[in-house]
Amino acid sequence: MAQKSNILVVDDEDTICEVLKLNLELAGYNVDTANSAEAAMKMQLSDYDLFIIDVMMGEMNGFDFASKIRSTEALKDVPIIICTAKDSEDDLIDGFSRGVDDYIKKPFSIRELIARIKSLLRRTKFESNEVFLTYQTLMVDIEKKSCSIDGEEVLLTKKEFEILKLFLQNRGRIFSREEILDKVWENDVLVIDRTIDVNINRLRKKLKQYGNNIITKLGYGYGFKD
Amino acid sequence: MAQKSNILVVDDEDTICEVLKLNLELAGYNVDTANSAEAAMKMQLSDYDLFIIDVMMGEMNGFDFASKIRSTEALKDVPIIICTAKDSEDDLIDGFSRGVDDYIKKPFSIRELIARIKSLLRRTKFESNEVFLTYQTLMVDIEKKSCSIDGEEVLLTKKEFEILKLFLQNRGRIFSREEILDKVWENDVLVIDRTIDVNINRLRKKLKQYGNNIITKLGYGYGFKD
DNA sequence: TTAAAACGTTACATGTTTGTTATTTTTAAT
DNA sequence: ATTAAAAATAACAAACATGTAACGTTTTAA
Repeated sequence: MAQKSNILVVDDEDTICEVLKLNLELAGYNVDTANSAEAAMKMQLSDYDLFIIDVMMGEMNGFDFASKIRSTEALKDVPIIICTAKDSEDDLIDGFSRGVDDYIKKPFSIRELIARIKSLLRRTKFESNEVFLTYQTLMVDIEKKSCSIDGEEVLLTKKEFEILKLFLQNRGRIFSREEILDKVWENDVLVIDRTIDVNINRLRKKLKQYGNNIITKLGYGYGFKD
Repeated sequence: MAQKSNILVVDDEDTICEVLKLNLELAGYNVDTANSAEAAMKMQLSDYDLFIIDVMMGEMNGFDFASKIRSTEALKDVPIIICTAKDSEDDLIDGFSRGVDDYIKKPFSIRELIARIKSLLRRTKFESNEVFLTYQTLMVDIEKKSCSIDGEEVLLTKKEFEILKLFLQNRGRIFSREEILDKVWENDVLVIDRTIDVNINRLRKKLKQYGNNIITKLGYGYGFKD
């Protein structure tokens, strides 16, 4: 049963709240609003799948509120988008270092906001807490960082392991090279596309009989055959 | 979650059922229970968002019941948590290979169980119906970037796939060549109108029986017949 | 400090996709 | 039915994406 995602908008301007509520509901989300961090704190925050928070508000600013969310065990993985009129780089870095997932400047386009929301909600989907990923006799132990085929260990490098993990956690799904970079490489590392191809091929060789379960979708990227 | 998720607990021990029902309802879920797989089969299974199933029960064991759920089209994406006293690795592998999503050993902590439930519900919740576009036996899987007819894969090139996606997402609507260019081709690429005709025709051929669902509106463009 | 492993990059071969042109067929209006 | 415009199709050429081997650089471990 596919349910709508719930979003909480925290902004002291009623207009912004209303505009966001209207538009995001049109985009298929359930939206609640709060006029201050203090008001939001009184709500059942675990009801929400994503927070959109204004930086400048009354007593508690948006970053402080974001920190509060991040330090709550049950909420620590819920994506947060900070929106602000400020655009100094300091703010941005500060926001990210406190665990904010995205950052959008006022005035912003609703389209862009929705795109970012989609992306963040999708990203949380990738995180799975399964310790063992298996496909036939191929086994991956996330905790041990080890992989085996027919019970025999297959030594994978970190990159190879992370790619395989990503693929097995989302079997069948095709990842673009950009997506693979996002998930497997460190955020800011800049490597060229060929790098992924080469790593994919190294992985394929090591996976022996399962090598060609890694499929190439021309023009799109790579994935693991269901 | 604004809307409560429905959970079905299937366990032959009444005590376990009651404890789980009590605790999970406290955690904000609607919980029903059944004392056997057979009893559960008589219930309206599509009402549930998640199943918690004991391995050892009367005639039909938990894994068999899980398999039944997985092989039902309407239920195949509903998360299943198997709980058991057994902990041999064989059981575990067996469970995963049959599509069980998570596995928890008795005695288990309610906190841990709730954490796993949350994670599983979050994961499936965003698998929005947009991922699959269908028309009769024609299926398009946006994530897999794949298309099938009568269950058999039809290999489409990127352009063909994107055109089909556009059409199925807007069934009945006629797109001018310019619109198709805007949506399917990169922003600034300059190609002539005939190019679209050619790609439309390549797509038509590959879509076999559905080929002439792609209609030509003379003087306007193309679309997908409702 | 050295050696090995991991990782990134380059260059080229190969196969696929895509665009264009030219020609035939279909359509709609007279 | 005739005709002109629009679209379908086939064939070819150009562009593009990918696989792979070889080499260079960085990191890790001894």
